[in-house]
Amino acid sequence: MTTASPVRSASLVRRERLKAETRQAILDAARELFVTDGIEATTMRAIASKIGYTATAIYHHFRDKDALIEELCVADFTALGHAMYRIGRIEDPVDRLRKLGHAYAEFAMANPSQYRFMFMTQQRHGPVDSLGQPTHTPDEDAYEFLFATVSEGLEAKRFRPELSNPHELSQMMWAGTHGVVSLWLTHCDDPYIQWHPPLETVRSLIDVIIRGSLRDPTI
Amino acid sequence: MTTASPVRSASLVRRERLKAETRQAILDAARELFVTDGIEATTMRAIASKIGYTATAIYHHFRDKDALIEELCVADFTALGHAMYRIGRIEDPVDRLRKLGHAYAEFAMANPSQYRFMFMTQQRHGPVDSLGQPTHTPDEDAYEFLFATVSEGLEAKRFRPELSNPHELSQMMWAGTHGVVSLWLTHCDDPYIQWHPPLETVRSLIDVIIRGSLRDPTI
DNA sequence: CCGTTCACTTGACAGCGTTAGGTCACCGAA
DNA sequence: TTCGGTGACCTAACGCTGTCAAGTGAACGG
Repeated sequence: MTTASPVRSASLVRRERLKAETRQAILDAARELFVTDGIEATTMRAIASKIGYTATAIYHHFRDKDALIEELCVADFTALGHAMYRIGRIEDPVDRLRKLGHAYAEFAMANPSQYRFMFMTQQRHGPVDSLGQPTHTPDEDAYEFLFATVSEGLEAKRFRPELSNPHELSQMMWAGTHGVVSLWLTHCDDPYIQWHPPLETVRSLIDVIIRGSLRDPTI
Repeated sequence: MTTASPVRSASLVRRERLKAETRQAILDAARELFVTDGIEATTMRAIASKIGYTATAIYHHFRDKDALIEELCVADFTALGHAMYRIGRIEDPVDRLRKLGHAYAEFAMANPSQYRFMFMTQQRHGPVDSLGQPTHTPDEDAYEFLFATVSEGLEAKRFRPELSNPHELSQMMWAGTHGVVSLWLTHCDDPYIQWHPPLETVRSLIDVIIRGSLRDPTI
């Protein structure tokens, strides 16, 4: 058993830096291929060869393909969280709700491939922290954000009395926005349907949902 | 070149019947496995062995796995179409719209696996008819149904003046319902979120959307 | 009775994610 | 300077997938 040296030698630091660089190169290559070809169609061999490695090399940096995907997702969840956070400043909870929806939809349209994986595919193994404990993840933070805003509106008695359940109301808001973008993302190539621009539809739908939920819909 | 006999012999008829039975057995086995294990996780070998055949036998009845899936989907689209048709009787277009949403959501919750494939995954090759022509399919019929009902409401000036685009309005309605069920179908196992019963959420959301869209929301 | 048809099987292929074991450059210490 | 150890990476392979080419054998019509 070797004793861990408190001062890490310069060469060891360099080695770690190199390893981190390779790891990042894998992430970059994977992200690019996921976006262009889709996650399912992207193979470990393709990711590796894109940066001059063999597929097996990836397994020195990530447990498996899912872990690689998840790492990219966590980064995107964080980005979504930041977008939400920027909105947190708006005073009026109903106004904030509206902007929350717009930001969410814009994020989805700007990162379609990641959005697909984050919200349109089942998470096989719930995210866990370093100890293997199921943990509150950034995506829950985004939901928590929505939930808090809805609750604030409820406390201020802004919504109709029959809409008293904050979870139901949150899920209605989420579903509306998610419905528009997810429907468009999966069916935008269908020739049968004449698609209205999704971001416009989201705006209209959010306005309609809010108007239909408010106790005093004077807008 | 053999001339097609106008009268088909009894034995030939029997042969065709047997082939049709095998074909149906494949469809039944596939449907059951798709529902229990999911479409991706179901292998051709598993489907075949369930009915005592080899995987390659399936290829005498279906071009490939996608064709097999699509056949099942067409049946479900037809079922959805029938559910929609039953509603076509309701006089008031707004009331019909509401019931349309309920029926759609109930269909999704009753056939989650099929719903996933029909509306939550990209159709690689648009459906074609027997001549290989891209064709109006039952799913478009369902959308057409929604679109017609929305248009009827528009003509009767039931909706707010700024909501004048029938496609946008249709897609808002569809998105709301789809959003609730698809979100639930992909995330119902997530421990983070306290789910409100989806069919209840759909009812509330449809009420809210309709109220928020109507010119005269006296309900 | 004999040739044809055809539903089905055998055996294989390429490609997938993943693993066991080997190689070899680099490191710290003797 | 040499030596043992570490670890990043590779080679070869496994079992799995969807799919295909070729073969088998029962049932058929003439």
